[in-house]
Amino acid sequence: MSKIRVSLPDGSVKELEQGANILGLAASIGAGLAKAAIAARMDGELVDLTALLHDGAKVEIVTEKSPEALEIVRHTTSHLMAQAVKSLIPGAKVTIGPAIENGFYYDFDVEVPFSPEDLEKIELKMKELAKANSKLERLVLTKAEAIKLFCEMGETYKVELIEDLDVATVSLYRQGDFVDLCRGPHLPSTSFCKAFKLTSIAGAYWRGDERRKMLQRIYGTAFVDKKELDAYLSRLEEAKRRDHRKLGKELDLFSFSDEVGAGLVIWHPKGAMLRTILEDFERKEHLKRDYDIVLGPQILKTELWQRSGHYDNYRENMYFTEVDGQSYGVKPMNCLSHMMIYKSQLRSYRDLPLRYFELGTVHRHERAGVLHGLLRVRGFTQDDAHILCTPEQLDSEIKGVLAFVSDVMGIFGFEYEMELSTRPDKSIGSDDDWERATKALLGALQDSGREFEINEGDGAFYGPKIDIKLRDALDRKWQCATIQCDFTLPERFDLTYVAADGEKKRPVMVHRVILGAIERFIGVLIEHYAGNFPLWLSPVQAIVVTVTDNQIPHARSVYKTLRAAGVRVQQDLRNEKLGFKIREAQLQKIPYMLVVGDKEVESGTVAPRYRDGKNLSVMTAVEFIEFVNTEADNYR
RNA sequence: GCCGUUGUGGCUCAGGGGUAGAGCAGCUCACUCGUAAUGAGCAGGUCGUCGGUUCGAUUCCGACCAACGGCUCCA
Repeated sequence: MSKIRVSLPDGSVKELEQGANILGLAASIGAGLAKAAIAARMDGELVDLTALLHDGAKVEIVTEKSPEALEIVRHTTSHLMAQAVKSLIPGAKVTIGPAIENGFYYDFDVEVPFSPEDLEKIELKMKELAKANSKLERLVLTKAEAIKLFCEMGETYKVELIEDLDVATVSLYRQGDFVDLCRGPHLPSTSFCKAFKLTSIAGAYWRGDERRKMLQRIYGTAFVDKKELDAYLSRLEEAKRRDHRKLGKELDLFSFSDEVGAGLVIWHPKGAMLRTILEDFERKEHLKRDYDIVLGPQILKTELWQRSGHYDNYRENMYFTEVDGQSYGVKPMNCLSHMMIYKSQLRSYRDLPLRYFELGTVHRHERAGVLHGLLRVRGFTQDDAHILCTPEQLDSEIKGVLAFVSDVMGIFGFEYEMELSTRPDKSIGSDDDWERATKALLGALQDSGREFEINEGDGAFYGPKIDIKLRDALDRKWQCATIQCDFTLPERFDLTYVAADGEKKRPVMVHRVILGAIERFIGVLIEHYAGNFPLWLSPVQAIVVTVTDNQIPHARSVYKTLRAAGVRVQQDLRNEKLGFKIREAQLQKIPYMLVVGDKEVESGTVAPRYRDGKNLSVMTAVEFIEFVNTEADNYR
């Protein structure tokens, strides 16, 4: 019998009998590896342990410690869940069940939606089935055979999936009496699923299309062992403690009210302070970078929205009002006023680029059901700017914006993800325009040296864009900064500039935000810091606390001195024990508590205590002011 | 908009067909106290809204509103 030779990651070559599989290879290396192996990467592709080896194959054994393990574990666990659901509810139809970022899900078509109690039953069943230790067996059928099989089983969704596949054969996996269409690979048997938990139930449209049937989705998570699962679950708990909606209430930053309306934020003093600090920061940073601050009205005539195309494309998201027989639209975007400013005079190429910046408050009627704390609201303020420049200036303008984003995110210590969205099927503008703009965005991204994703065909109909996303405490992505090229508006509003040759030319427009919506940004910011804002952002930077009533005069004078110097300070002069006041200040996450007792009165000082419990050395009010200013100047 | 869950004093939550309870917060009094909760007393709710069933609804049913977890859509 002939031998085959396969190479391993360390460069060594193993000789095996013809017909050997991965498991055999692992066993030939060592019994320990054979036991730990769950799959393999052969010639770059992930495969099952039962996959046959061929001569010259490059093989890497995947164990529970491998980075690929999690996805395989989760995928197999989703099959295990489907098996459990089918055994409990035979009439359920299975659809798709992939591994996702923090776990997996599986969508089912069931007559009666799942209840939370069902979840417990399903999880119990899964444990039972895992214990049964069924082998996951890979079968390869022709398309026709597979369609016939799933038709017989009544799995119509699977039939639809297979029909859409452009292949000759498909693979199926069988575990016990459960068979599912799947590319694989999978764990060798169900007992490898030893750490999982079903987390939630949700509705989800078949194939993500809201015109199609709503299925029932079960989300779950799985890890290679119990320890990691527990660690993940406790991270989840911790994340809930950072939830901006919870902290917003606890720290008295903002609220919502049924009486006011859904998705409309009411900023309380401390939240409004935080917002004001951010807005001041933004004005300063924009002026530094040669932007001009502009301001437009909240409502503009409906005719203008018709001209811009918003009326046709965005009407259902807009609020309208009528006065004296004239219809007005409440602005959902800030661009129109900026257009009007550009058009207010004849522009020369010498004037460009023009950068109009507005902290523009907009209103959008978001569909009920999508609202989410500060992260998705109906009225919000964008740090919006429109850059009007010559086509030649586009490159450097976009680079400038990306550098701006990087600077600002650096100050807040945010990691972010960037995505480039290119021309969709339905679009306007010339090929030339699209190519130039896409190139400019791409070039700037490459130039930034950061990683980015490309979403082909995901751009706006009016131009390509770069989206920058931040994550909330629960790891959900939220778009904040965005840079969008726009070919429509300069056209529709007939914007021109006089070029060097005296000809009138069309400027290019870039629509961009840095923080995005202040509301959303603050929501993410609260979760990022878990409410422990750095000194420069803290709505309350310090609180003067007395030990007894004896220190009230000194405390008042310290408070006045700090206030006069612009420090955001409060005073707690109540007749309460120091420990009680410290606790309250700490729960409010105030950075510095300035303790004033008899000793401090005598020496004319305060004893600053940081919210982590550490004390600074005793200092005078003036020294503390200097300290605060230095910290704040360095964005600490 | 769609699917599911939830909606009880300022907050967190218990209860349940016969018109409601706890802790915290609030108020009053006492204590004058050194780095995460001093003690006692008092007050506070037409149980999200509107209908229906019932002798009787906060509890059961329906609609609506809102929140929460998702889907779709988006800053």
